[in-house]
Amino acid sequence: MSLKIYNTLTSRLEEFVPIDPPKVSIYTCGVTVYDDSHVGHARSLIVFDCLRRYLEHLGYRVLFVRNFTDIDDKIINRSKEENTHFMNISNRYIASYYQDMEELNIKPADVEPRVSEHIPEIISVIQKLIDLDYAYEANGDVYFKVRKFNSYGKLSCKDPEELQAGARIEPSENKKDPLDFALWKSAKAGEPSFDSPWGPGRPGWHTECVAMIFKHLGESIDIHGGGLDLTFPHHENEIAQAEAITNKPFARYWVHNGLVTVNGQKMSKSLGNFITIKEVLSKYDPDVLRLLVLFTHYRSPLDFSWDKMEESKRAYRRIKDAIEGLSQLRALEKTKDQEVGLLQLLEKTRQDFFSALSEDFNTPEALGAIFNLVSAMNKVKTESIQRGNISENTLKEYSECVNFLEKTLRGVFGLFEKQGKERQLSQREELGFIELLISARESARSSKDYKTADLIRDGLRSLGIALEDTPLGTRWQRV
RNA sequence: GGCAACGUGGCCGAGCGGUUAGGCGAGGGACUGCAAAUCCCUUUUACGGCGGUUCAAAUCCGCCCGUUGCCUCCA
Repeated sequence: MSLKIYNTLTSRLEEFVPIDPPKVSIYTCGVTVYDDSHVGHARSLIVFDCLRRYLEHLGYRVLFVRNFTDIDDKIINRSKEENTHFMNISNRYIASYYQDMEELNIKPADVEPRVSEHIPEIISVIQKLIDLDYAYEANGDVYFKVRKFNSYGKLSCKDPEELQAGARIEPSENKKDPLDFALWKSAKAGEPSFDSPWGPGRPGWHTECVAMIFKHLGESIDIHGGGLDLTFPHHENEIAQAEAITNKPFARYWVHNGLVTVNGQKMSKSLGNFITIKEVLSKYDPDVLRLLVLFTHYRSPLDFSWDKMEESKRAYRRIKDAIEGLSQLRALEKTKDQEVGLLQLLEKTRQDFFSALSEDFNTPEALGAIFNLVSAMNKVKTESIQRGNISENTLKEYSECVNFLEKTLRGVFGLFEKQGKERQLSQREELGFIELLISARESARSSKDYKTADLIRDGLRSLGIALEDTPLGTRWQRV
């Protein structure tokens, strides 16, 4: 199946055709590691994780690179505050980031380069730009000549003339032109620095990605992604540097995810309205956040709220219930009746699901198809349980639906992957106690001692274990 | 100020020329000892405003109003 994807560079939907199929190279801008990551980062990570999984599902061989910015002003400030080496700060938050990634079930990138480990490559890019007269050195700084690159602004639809007019750039004495941006920043006294032909300093923000892409993926890549807020100036500046050197398109498809907002305003450190991934995961299953992200088209803004997490949690349970219904149905008496036609709907669901994804990775529409199937499955489930039996054919069809859900949602959306692990992690004793309490309650119920029964149910509920009495016995699950 | 998006039913959120999106919530019913979960029914002209194009517009065009993002570090 073909994929159409919105390309920021052309401002339109385009057929996805990689440079060298079946290989697909993807680079996304990672985080600056000076603090814990927040929900905005999580969205970007989840979106590109799913896009990558989808491309792999389509049969592409994806090479995925995501960087760490482990040296910059904010990291330096933080290290000053704590009076420690900047690497201690970046290492700490890289560890924190990996912990979040693991919990969120984000597939690791194939290469996860760090700026501090790519200084020679970065210097080489800068040197090339100087040699080509696209950059100049001034008092230990190096700047890129924006006006010399004549397609500057093509990604973000900006006109250099208008940029200058509205720019709020502080007067920077070393720049020949206020539009120019720093490729290398000379170190101030006491700042960590790296040696360079222009003296001690550190890379500007934009060169790292160019140097890393050149090194790990080549001069032209298929997809370059990141948050919408990176379009300008970051990605625009990457294009300027890379294409000034190679004279080739830097990336074929520029893919940007919409931002996460809180009460309509962008979630950001500076506004202080951010919610860390850790905070969310302390309250919710990581899958619930994943589902919330997928419930909004990746290019639209996503307004985060705890109410939405609750909604997402309920929706998530609905799918889970349909999947887990299989084991309940298996326990029923089998008959030889005719089938119910779930297979037809399954086929339609499969088609709708993938055709939604092929149209600009429309995950909300794809989920719509999933929920249509889920409803039909629950209907079959309810009727069968109430009737007390199920035909072998129906069971087989239901089982195929579960198969599809598990395989697709796991493979493409990365959902339901942690279930097994979670079970392993649970203590045996804990499970034993729960089962024991359930049988004690069963015994109370059969002697109509509902007071005791409810005491046990309410007690477990307050410990996060919900009980459900079904005609097939009592089920429990964590809430 | 410049540039770019966006405004859909109680809320969220797809659709982007004609045919049920979907989720959450609310009300009623079935099931239950009571619940929970699930199912059934209801939530009867949803598409910011005003014009225009068309046999037909939420969907295309124009203007207006409102919200947001970028122009400074930011996923």
